Amino acid sequence: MSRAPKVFTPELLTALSDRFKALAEPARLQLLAALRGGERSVGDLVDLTGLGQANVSRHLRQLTTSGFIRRRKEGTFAYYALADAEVFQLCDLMCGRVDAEQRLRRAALRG
Amino acid sequence: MSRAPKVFTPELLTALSDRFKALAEPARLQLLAALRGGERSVGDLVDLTGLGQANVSRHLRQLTTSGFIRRRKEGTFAYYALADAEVFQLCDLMCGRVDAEQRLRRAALRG
DNA sequence: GTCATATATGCGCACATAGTAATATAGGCG
DNA sequence: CGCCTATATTACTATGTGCGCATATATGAC
Repeated sequence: MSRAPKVFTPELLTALSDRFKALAEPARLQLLAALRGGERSVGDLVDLTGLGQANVSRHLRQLTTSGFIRRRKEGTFAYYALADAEVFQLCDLMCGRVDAEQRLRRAALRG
Repeated sequence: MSRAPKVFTPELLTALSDRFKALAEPARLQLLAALRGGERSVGDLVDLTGLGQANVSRHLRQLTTSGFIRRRKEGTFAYYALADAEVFQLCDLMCGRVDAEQRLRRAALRG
């Protein structure tokens, strides 16, 4: 049961590429990895990632509008958490590709 | 059996983001969709997608170095084909996310 | 109210990249 | 060899975006 449609309309293509674009930055992947440990405040994520506060806030906003994470406000704090665990299926598939290519490259060096 | 490592080194983060970046353009997704029908020459892909020839050539090169497609040279022609079908698992997951968000949006409009 | 803290946003800069047109490269054919 | 075709590459422009700095906003403590 594939979820991919038969035709790719321009709207779907841009929607898809926007989603992939959200995962196409090391800083945002770093934030998602940090959120694997559970809900975190912006300050927590600044400490965990070493990124600037403004940067973290902007990346979190983009990940939120892309639907990958959710925001919960409590006092002056904003707590972010993964919207679902599905994002790691995407990262797992990509990690598998990276691993495969690294194995190929090592094999080519040996051979 | 998750393929994701426990730690995300900076090198892995950039490798991952580069892969996602390769899928983060409508033109490249369009090319991948066109290759679902099987091996295609550059000229075929120009006709199928309506993109410029120089553009198609560059996007194909990027998809090749990212490992998503493979190149076969025959005379003056260059034939490109999907390196594997795994890329559509990625697109399926993303399409599922897009669908889910669209359903949520429609539900919000109704409610 | 003032002050401090937590987060978000506006601005400017640097850099990456998609697009096009023109040109280069390469192979096949006469 | 010249000529044509298919593809790749270069030069250039325009647009997008990541980053840091400063500032704005919001909430709580006093």
